[in-house]
Amino acid sequence: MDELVALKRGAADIIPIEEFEERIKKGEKLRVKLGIDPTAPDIHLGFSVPLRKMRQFQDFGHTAVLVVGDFTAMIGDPSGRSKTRPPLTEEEVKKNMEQYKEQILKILKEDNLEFRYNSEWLGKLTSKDIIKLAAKTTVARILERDDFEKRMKENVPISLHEILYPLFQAYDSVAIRADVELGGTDQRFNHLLGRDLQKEFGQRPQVVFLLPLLEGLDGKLKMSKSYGNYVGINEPPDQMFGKIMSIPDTLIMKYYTLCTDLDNEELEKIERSLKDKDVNPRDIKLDLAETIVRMYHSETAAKKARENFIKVFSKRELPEEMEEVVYPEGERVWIVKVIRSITGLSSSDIRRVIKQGGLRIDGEKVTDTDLEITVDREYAIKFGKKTFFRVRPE
RNA sequence: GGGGAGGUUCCCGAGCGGUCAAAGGGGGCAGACUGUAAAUCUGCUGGCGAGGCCUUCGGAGGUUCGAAUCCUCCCCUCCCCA
Repeated sequence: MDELVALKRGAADIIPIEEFEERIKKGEKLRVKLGIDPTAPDIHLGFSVPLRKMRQFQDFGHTAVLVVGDFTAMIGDPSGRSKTRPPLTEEEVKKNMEQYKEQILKILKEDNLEFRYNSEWLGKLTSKDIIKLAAKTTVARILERDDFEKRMKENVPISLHEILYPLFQAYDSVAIRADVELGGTDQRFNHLLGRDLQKEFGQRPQVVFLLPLLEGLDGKLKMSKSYGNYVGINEPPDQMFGKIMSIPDTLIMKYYTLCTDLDNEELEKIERSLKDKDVNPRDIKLDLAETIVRMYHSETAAKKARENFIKVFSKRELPEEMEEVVYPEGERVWIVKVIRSITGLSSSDIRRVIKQGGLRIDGEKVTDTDLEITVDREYAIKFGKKTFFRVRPE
């Protein structure tokens, strides 16, 4: 019973719920599938949601089966934006997966964990097999998918091979004999197709377990690498902390619920204080950021990140640790060049920011783009909102 | 195979011989205000040690003093017909 409550927590939808409850109650040990994308070896908080759910399954003795979509990556999820991707080489996939595994083990545990590559079975399909596979569904059914429907309406091209994507993904479920498939709510269609296909292949159809999508830093779009609105679990503490602080207030509860281990009681407490007019939501967000940084780094790193944040952004002081650029003593250097060496921005960009008052040297605003400094002492530079560094003589 | 509409800077989208590095919006960045929130206001948004030079408007040629704009060929997309 406990198990069922724990597993169901945070789910957006479980289809069909009765089937899931029944299997858990019976004490079945399930094979739980989660697809992972080999093109983006960065795990972010968004993806941590299904991963963390997976961890729960593991803890109850179920088997985590991670399906690396190395074969389907050739197609690219037809979710609109993504264009056909060039196939990754074996080495690239391998390399990405090594980075991936290291991060995944921050969330999952190694026992009851299977890593499978879908090229293993998809790569072996013959034209005949594919035809047979394709015969098991209909064009109308595939085109039901929102993104296809949308693209049809907007006259955006859909390549024939993209239509195969859901089919292949569904076939993964057959190949690994999945009992449950985890994913975001946007995967509903694909996963349901997995069910159908399993039936066709005489297997017991999987339970489709959907989790809410986590919005990214912009507060609108789902967190994803391609939108650039993500917090990677491998990011340095300060950066992670700062990014979490920039989420809109409306997402605080969602982040707490989906990204931390707090129990219901604690969550309620937070929710109450969020409604309290005397509490500054910023402080709750500071706690949130600290909690998350602690999970992926350490207690001390989290505390320090919090202190740093307050120091730099609330009190507008300089951070304790800053990157350093060293020049030979007495050298005159053009300020734009110095900034370019650490930001990598174009000099046009740098000039722009300087002209608009984004440069401070030792706390003084500088708007002269031709400024040269003589490196006979140390300078503390603030460029834009987030770039801090020191220039010092050798 | 036939007919029609298109491919413009990060995205959407104007421009249709010089005044175009290219309107407008989105996004992004910076500044003000703040809680690096939201909202709002302002500015910037190809590159270059820069009021000058260089490279952009699907690709390759051509016409012209001058082309994103005209011509030719090619590539790609969408729609309708077959």
